Amino acid sequence: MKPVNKQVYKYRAEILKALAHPLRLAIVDYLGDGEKCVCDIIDYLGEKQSNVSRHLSLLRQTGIVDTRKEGLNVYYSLKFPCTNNFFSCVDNILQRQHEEKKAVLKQL
Amino acid sequence: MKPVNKQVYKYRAEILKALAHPLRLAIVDYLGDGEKCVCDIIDYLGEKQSNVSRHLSLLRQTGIVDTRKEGLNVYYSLKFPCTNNFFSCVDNILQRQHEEKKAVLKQL
DNA sequence: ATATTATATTATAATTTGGTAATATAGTAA
DNA sequence: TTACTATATTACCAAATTATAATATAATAT
Repeated sequence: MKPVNKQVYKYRAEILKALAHPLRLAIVDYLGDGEKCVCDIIDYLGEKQSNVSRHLSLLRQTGIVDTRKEGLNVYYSLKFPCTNNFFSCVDNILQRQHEEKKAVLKQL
Repeated sequence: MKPVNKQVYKYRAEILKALAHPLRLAIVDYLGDGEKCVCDIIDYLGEKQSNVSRHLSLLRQTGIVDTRKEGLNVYYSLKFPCTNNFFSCVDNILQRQHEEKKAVLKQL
């Protein structure tokens, strides 16, 4: 494997790692609805403020979301361009997983 | 957030976590070329056998790859349906990241 | 100025993940 | 049978990730 490729995989892995957490996926999905302030996101997730804030900052660092400050509030929005395609791909794997499990059970 | 959604995000996160590693991304990319035996993959990656084997088994467990045994060799192949769309989405974010960094530097 | 509110950051402890060496398994060959 | 080869699994330690509590910051209001 070429060193250049190695580097590309490393970069891609960073993006995927940033998405690979239930709360962060929930945030991304929630923001699909449009810009939200942190307080909304905290309410929606029902998680501790510091926890949500840390996940948000990771998403921002990675360039998946954008922020805008207005008074005391900070508004987060998606910069992630292709949520639908992306997740339908993931869900496709999930469906297969499920079908395989069903097939195994059928054999009993 | 509904508990059902929570579960979906957890499942999705598991798939993404399985992909979110440089070596595993390299494997997925390499398999895009067609079925390969473990020995080929080890050579390609230049990593320890046990390490490669562990990454492969994770990919299999998650349903991202499939295996077929032939004599002493085990052949791995992609079950992942939409590599191109998927990664172009990730690369899109990487490009934006890069452009933003460039823009920041320009301001000096 | 002080108080209040929304959000971010830091420190910490628990858990998970990653790499390696050693060992196990399973197929083939002699 | 024994030996050999390809791959998988296990046990171990180091490093990264996570959630929480505590603290800090920054904008507004009094």
